[in-house]
Order: sequence, then C-alpha cells, then structure tokens
Amino acid sequence: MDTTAGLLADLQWRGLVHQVTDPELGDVLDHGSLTAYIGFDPSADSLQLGNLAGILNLVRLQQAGHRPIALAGGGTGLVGDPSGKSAERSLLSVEQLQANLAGIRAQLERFLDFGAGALLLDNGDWLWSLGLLEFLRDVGKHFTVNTMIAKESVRARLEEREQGISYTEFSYMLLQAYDFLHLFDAHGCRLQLGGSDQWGNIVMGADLVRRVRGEQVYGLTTPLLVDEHGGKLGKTEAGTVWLDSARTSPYRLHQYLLNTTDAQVGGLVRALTLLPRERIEELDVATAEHPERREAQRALAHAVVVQVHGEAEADRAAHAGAVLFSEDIAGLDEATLLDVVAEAPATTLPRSSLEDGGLPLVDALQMAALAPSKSAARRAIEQGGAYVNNRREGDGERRLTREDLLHDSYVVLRRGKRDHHLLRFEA
RNA sequence: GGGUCGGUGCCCGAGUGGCCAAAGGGAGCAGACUGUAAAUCUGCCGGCACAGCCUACGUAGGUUCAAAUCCUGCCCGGCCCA
Repeated sequence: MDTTAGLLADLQWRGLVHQVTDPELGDVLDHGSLTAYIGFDPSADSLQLGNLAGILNLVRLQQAGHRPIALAGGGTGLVGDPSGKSAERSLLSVEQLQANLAGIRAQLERFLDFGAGALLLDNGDWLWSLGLLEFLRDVGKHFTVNTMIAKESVRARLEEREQGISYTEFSYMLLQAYDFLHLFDAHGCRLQLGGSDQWGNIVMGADLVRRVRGEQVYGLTTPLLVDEHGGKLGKTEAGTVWLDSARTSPYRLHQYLLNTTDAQVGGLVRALTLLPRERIEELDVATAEHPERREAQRALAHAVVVQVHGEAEADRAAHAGAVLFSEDIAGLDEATLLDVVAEAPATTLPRSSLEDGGLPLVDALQMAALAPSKSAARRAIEQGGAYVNNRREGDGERRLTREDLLHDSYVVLRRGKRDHHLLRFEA
C-alpha cells in the first residue's frame, strides 16, 4: 500500500471527510502509527450496507499501518443514541443485545485482521461496571449542561413540540465521550471516526480526553451516504440492505448496487470499495462517456459483493442478473434455469394446486410475496406489471395450470421489471 | 399531582355529526420513454367473495337514524405550573 500520498488526502479525495477536529491529523497519520476506533450500533444482529463505509475506513487505516478498533456498543446500545433520531428509541433487552453483538462480530472479522493488531471491543465491558457516582464525579463534572443542550441532536428534540428527550438519551453523549477516554487510557486510542451525525459526540469525547489527560486526540467524520432520494443509503421501501446473506441475498445486494444512479455511482465506488484511484478515475470516464454500459455500477456491485460474500457469490449474482434481464426464460435448459433462478427467492407448492382449473395467478403472486395482498396482485396484473415465465399477463382471472410449467416443474413469476420468484411444484 | 394542547392511513398533514376508505404532499408500486439509470408523463396506492361488502381515524364505552368528528373513563406524548 502506497502511503506516501497521505491517508487523509486519500480519504478526502474519496469524499469521505466531512469534518476533522484538527487539520494536523493528516501529518499525524502519515508519521507514525495511530490507534483509531469507530463505534457500531448493535441494534440488529447484522450490519447494514451503510456501515460498510465505516468498516472500510478501518481497513484503510489498518493497511496504512495503523491499529483499528471496532467498538460494538454493547453498553451504549442499552441507552440509545439520540443523534439523528426524531423519536425516543425503545430499549433493547440484554439478551437481544448479546445476540446482536455476536452477529456483528462475525461480520467484522471478514474485514479486519484481528490477528494483526486490530481489536474488537464491547463497551459493555467497562460501562456495566461503571458506578453512577464515579461517573458523575469523573465525567459529568467536565461538561456543562449548557453545552450539552446546545448539541444539535438534543436541541432538535428540545424544540420539537411533539417529542421530548428522556434523561436516558440525554446522557448518551457522556457515555460515548467516556468510551473515548477509556480507549485512550487502555489502548492509547487517539482518533475516533464516525458519520457526520456523530460529530457532536466525537468532539465531546476528544474534549474529555484533553481535559482529563491533557492529551491531544482527534476526531474525523464522514458524510452520511445517501441514495438518490436523499434517504439513507441501503434503506429501501422493501427494507434495509443488510450485509447478512440470510437477510439480504447476495443477488439482492448486487442488484441494489447495480441500480445506482449515474450521479451517485462515483461517490459510492470511492466510499464502498478499496479500488485504487486510477481504476476509479477510469470508471468515472466510462460513466461520462458511455453511461448506458454502466461499467461503474457493475464494478461497484461486484467489488462490494466480493468483499461481503466472496468472489463466487459475486459471480453468481452477476450472472443471474444478466440472464434474468435479457434472455427468454422459457428457452433455458433446466440446469441453467435452476442455477439462475436460484438467486431469486423460491417457494415450493404441491402439484395438486394446479388441478381443478388451476391456481389463481393472484394467489400465486401473493404467496410469492410479489404482492402484499390479492387486491394489490390484481392491480399489478391489470396494470401490466405481472409476468409468467417472463411473458406479461393482463388478465386478473388468469390461473396457472400444467401448461405453464417449465421442465414440468417450475413457473417463474415476475413483478415489474426486476422482482422474480420461482415456484417449484412437487408431488 | 394540576392546567392545557394533542394522538388520523407507510410518513407528514387536512377534516371537527352525514356528501369520508377519509383532501393535499411525500414515500412506494406499475406502465410509457430509456440504459435493470435520472428526469418526465400516466395510473395505482386498507382488505376481500370487488359496480358490493368488511375493517379503519390512541383505547374502552356512551349519545344519535348516522360519529374520525359530540360525551365519559383509560392509555400515551408535548408545553406550563407544583
């Protein structure tokens, strides 16, 4: 890894730097080894696509010779961060939290080399044993309520007429500040990274270390990645895009990224892949000159799926997509058909359901979860948004019969342009 | 604890006895155009046995021929007072 260009400069070029507590951070990073951390929210048992940018920043740090710490918020997760939240969060149970931490741990191990110095810590390890009085005297004393209520995340909630903020969430920022102090003491950690919504929390942590230990530490935030509609990256109407293949299949992940808009793709390639600068600049040119080829989108989708699920899964996802969107399904031989459709969700039904006049297409669409209700399924059909074996159907009364079976066993349903589902009929 | 304002469909937000499955906007879905893009245009957007019926406006009751709209209890939240 070429570090002479400067790690911070590279991050800036990638559009991953929103704010830095001190411009000298660039020099500090380039002249010596630093320990840095990012906190991950354990509100689910899997990380999300949006977390990938943070994970990769840790990877970049490690590759540049620094020591990354991934901090799972097992303690703070019990309290809930008010940042960016308009409403009070519901509290997680301890058991739920443990399960979530285990899932997240497994995912992080794919990216960071914990054998080579990287650390994975759970702040529950020190927050659980922290006494209230000790905390109030040692930490609370260093902050005035005045600055606390001035924080954007708190002020928003104070001004909001319909929603207040509980004392619990109000205290969150102090806990996070304490984390930084603890990591500084225990591991010499001098840098905290986070999304731009973490700026306030990060600054408080850096302040605390400065006041209590008289040492200079740093903070860096990355811009929040958003999709073309200004929503958080990886949040779709169908749900969150997860890094866990059981929640979001590699195929779905691949498709999600392949559909990135031209305007967005450059930024995502920079943030979500470790591709070298020259390669990324090639892709920029490709997008500008031949947007219809979507080379950058393909590279993005491929790179991300390789990182998250491995080479084989990435290839399968790409191949399946290519076939599903271009060729005539009915013409495929059985092996190819199954191989391709294996990437799409599938449902097995008894063969007998095709008897007695057939299975109403409306029911089939609903069972395949391609429509939330029969009414919606009927509408989709009548509007021309439903396909059987990739042929459009317009009749709301349509029934599936043996005539529709491919290779005597399968029916491929499609809703709209891109949602496929395999029905497998067995005796 | 007292006062006061409020809880409407995925979200925001109108409605304040019938014309309300509930204006408007956003999100979402489908179709056309395209490049499995963006923008734009069109349609849809509670459910079902679908020209009809059922369920819905925090919750439980009540008044009325008729309630999201009126009354009462309860739950939840904001603000103010203690």
